[in-house]
Amino acid sequence: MHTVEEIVARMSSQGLRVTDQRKTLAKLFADSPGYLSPKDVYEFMGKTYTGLSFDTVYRNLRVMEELGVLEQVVFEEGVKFKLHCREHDHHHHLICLQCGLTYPITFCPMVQTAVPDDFRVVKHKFEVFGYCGTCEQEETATQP
Amino acid sequence: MHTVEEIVARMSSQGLRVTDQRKTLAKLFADSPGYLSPKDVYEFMGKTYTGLSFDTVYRNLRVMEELGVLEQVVFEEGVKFKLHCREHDHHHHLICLQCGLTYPITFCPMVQTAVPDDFRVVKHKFEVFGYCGTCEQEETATQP
DNA sequence: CTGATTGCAAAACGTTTGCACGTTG
DNA sequence: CAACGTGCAAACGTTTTGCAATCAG
Repeated sequence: MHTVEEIVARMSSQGLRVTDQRKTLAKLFADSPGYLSPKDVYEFMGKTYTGLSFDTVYRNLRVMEELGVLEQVVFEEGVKFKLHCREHDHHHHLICLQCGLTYPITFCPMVQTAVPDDFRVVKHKFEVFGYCGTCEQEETATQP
Repeated sequence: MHTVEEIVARMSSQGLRVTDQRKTLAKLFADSPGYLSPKDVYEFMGKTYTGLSFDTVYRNLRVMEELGVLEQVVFEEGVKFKLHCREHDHHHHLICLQCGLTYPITFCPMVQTAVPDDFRVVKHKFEVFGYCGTCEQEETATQP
C-alpha cells in the first residue's frame, strides 16, 4: 500500500524535487484502484494545472516508474499505469474493462505449466479481463 | 495449418485480388513459425519489391487479419502478427523472445482460477516468454 | 544559488488516409 | 473495362527531445 506521504518521501530521498504537480500525481494514483492511461492522467491534472503539457505528464510517469512507485502495462488500447503492487508476493490480476479496477489473483498458473526442457522461461503474463460487479450493474441498469 | 494455397484460395473466394505481393506475404507467414512485426514484414518483402511502401504492408496485414488468416498480438515492443491458430482448440503460447517462435500450451489456467461471484469474465491472456533451445545455445555459444 | 523541473515547439515514431495510377479478374 | 491494389505524400496520435525560463532545496 503506497500513501502519498510514502511516495513523496521516496522521491525526496532520491534527490528529486517534490513539486505541486508531482504531489497531485502521487495523490491521483494513491486514490485510484486501477489503471490510468497517460491521457487519463493528463485530463485529470489539466483540471488543476492550466497550461499543463503532455510531455511533463510523460516525464513524471516515467520518473515514478523508475522510482518503483508505478508499474506500466501494455494493453490493446495502449499503455497504462497503476501503483506498483507490493513486490514480495507474486500475483496476477482481474481487470475491469469498464473502470480499470484491478483485483489481485493469488493463483499463479506458471507452477502448473509444463515447459519443454530446452525452453528457458524468463517471464509470463496472466491477466483476466471482464466487468466488475459495479460496472456490470450499471450496464444492465442502462439497458432498457 | 495454413498453406499458401489455402490462404490464396480464401482471398480469392472473398473477391480479393491475388497479387504477387500478397502471395509472397502468404508464403512468408506460412513459412514462419512465430510472430513477425510489420517492420519484419516490410524488410522481408522489401528484398523482393523495391519501392514497397509501409502502408501497403499494413493494408495487407489488416486484410489478412480480417480474413482470419493472421492474428495480431500486442507486445511491449509493439504489434506483431502470426498465422491464426486452428480456432477450435483453445490454447496459449510459449514465446521465444529472441526469434519469436511460438509453442502451443494446451493447459489453460482459467479453469482453475477463482473469480469473485460478481465479476463477469470476458477474456484472458496467458503468455510465457523465454528462450527456445536453439536461441539459448546460440546465446551461450557467443558468450566467451 | 544551483540544478532539477516545466512549458513550448518541434521532432520522432508507428500507423492510417486520400488520391491518381496501375493491375487483376 | 471496372473494381481493386499500389505507391506516394501527407495526416494522424502518441511519445520523446532540445531549449530557455522557472522553481525547489
